Amino acid sequence: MARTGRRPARPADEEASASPDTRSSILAAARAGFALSGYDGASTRAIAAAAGVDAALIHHYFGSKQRLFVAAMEIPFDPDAVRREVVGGPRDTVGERIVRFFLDLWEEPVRRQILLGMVRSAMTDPEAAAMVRRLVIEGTVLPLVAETGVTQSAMRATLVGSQLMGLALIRYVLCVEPLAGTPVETVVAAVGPTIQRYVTAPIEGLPPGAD
Amino acid sequence: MARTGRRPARPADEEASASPDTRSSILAAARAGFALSGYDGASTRAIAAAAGVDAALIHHYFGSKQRLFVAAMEIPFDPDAVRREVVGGPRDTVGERIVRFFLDLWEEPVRRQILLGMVRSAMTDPEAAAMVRRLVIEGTVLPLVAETGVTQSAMRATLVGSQLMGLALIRYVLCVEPLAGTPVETVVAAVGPTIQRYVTAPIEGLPPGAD
DNA sequence: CGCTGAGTTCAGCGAGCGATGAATTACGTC
DNA sequence: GACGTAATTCATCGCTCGCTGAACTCAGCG
Repeated sequence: MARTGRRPARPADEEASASPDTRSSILAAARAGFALSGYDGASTRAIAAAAGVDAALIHHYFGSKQRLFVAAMEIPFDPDAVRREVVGGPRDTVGERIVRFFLDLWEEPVRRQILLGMVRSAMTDPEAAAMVRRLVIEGTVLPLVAETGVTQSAMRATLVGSQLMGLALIRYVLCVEPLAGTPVETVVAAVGPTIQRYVTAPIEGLPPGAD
Repeated sequence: MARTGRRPARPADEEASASPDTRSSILAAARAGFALSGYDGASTRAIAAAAGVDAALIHHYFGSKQRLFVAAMEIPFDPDAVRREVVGGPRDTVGERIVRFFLDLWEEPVRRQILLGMVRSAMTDPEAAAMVRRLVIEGTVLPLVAETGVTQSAMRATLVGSQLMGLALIRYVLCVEPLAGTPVETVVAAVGPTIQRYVTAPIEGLPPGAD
């Protein structure tokens, strides 16, 4: 029977290939769990069960639930690549490019799980909230806005962040129709001008020189 | 000593006034708890402790944590009043009026707790998510947009909802500066035109007749 | 073969959770 | 002043949580 102890390896007639190793199936189950229920809501026992594995293995491989979380949330994109892709191109359509890049990020299934996990956890866990703030606002949107050379870049960056986060919330977290089912390019056309305005247009009500 | 049993009433030399009754202090503590940690994160024991009261009293007054939640989240505004206040006035500044009304809602401390509790819970609890969706989108923004008589009102309503929810997220949940510390009227001036565009301007990329 | 170390399971600890039921005390009413 | 009822506390139940330590089994190496 061998209900306990190390599991026999695959027949070894082929290279390491199809069957995923335990560690990565835990990671996949963790991503799914955190995406669905957030950090607190996802239990290590449920994650282990979804991975078809004993709960103690999570601590064997990752040490703690905390460290499993950061491993599962491994940085989902390269902020520098964003800048390279978005900053190039005509300045008067930078809004559309930002929205398109942001939505493409969320459309990829694994990355969507990661981002959902971050967002869902950020609502109640201050540490996850700081993670989102640093990655999205300070790490990506702010440098992007600053690079276009306008004044008041901090204020512009938070305005851009508010529209993008709201979009993700309605479309991917709450899944409100019809926005949730609309093709990316349609949303880009609708929201692009908003971002464009936040990035390049003068902001009323603020002293124009402030930054 | 009398550590158990009913507590003696106030000396009764004055009208019912200063000291709040048990039921409402539980409600206040519940609002604070749910606002800070969401439905799952706030425990009935912690709420009772914050109210200076035994945990069993919660079940005595409200029956269950569920029912305490709905009691604490009692509808925080009247959607009809919104329409009356926002629809009146020039059509080309309806965007500003919507943003102003939305922010004023959040600026009032008790209501902010209620809304925070809803939003924080909606991230992981589908029932709370439906609550937010019905109250904000279908109950308020959609009728408002429909009342202005434009086409594609459902799509417009979700776009408006995305910007408003994103604003609340950045400003009140994640508290990202400088947006979190900016006066209401400044934000109204910055975001108003966005809402205005979503409500009244033609939306590119969609067949103009669709609804 | 025999050893060692990594992979895996199991049983259980201590804490916290929502909820319950009995016991205790005070209020309101006749 | 006795009684019924509402308010309050306490002790506890059954459950789930993150985590630990011991035991067991296989792979790799000599």
